Amino acid sequence: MSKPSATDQPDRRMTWQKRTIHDAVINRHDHPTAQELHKELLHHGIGLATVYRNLTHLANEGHIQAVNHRGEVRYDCNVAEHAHVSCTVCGTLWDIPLPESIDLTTSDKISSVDHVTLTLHGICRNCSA
Amino acid sequence: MSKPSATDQPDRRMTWQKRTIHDAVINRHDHPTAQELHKELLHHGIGLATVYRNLTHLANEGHIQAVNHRGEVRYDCNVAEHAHVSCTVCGTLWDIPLPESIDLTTSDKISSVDHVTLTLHGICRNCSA
DNA sequence: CTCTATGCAAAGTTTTTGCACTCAA
DNA sequence: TTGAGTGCAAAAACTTTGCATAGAG
Repeated sequence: MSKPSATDQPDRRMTWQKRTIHDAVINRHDHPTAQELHKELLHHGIGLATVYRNLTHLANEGHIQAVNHRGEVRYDCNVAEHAHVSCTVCGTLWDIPLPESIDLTTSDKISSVDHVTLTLHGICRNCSA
Repeated sequence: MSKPSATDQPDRRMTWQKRTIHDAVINRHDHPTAQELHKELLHHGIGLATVYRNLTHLANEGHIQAVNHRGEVRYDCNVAEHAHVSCTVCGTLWDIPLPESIDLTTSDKISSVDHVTLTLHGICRNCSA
């Protein structure tokens, strides 16, 4: 965890809720939504708003990554740059390495590419069987 | 269930609302949301539900493309496969050709890639000035 | 002791649905 | 004529916000 500095860092206090939510995301390798995480953590008595607030913080601080998939925000414990594979039938999402073959100089609209989001869509082996 | 017609086509009747909504998307080269289109067409007296229903139909029929951007569904008159460039500051979205350098055999999760979604994120020339 | 984080519930947003009426074919 | 399409409003699904209180530092 990053240490708040005296200068311009927000004062963030560690709570068991925060740690629990963080661990829940880190320990899952599917890509849960806020709602799904809240359901998973219900027996801990953590409120829905708390789940949302902490996921937002964790994503802002770079500890997890927010991924937009099929119109819902999913959280990914993998913060390295990577691509996704998605099954158009069951909707499952997997991480894959980002192909370095992508030409990042494709556009004159932006001066430099900060990051890319790439998803390959197809039918997974499970659904095509 | 849908009634089987002689042409195998769903029974779709042309209305001025449908044509107006279709034209509105085709004539715009930004990527409007359903809400934005509804606002634009307000003076025509077209209901919000009608806008949503027709955009869904148009997308299903392949006349337009639904694009998920920043958690909202945007509609794109460009139905050819292409990529996007997005400004992380102002949020503007542009179409760019899909680089054919992408390796589509990257994953063992799916047997074949149906289509890809690729967005390059950066700061546009306008915002960086 | 301070002040951020939390829980709860209310409010906000976006999209979908139910229903009676309209109008394209 | 007739049923798909429409408008409206209510509902649904998801997320944010306000506020009093708890508790980390």
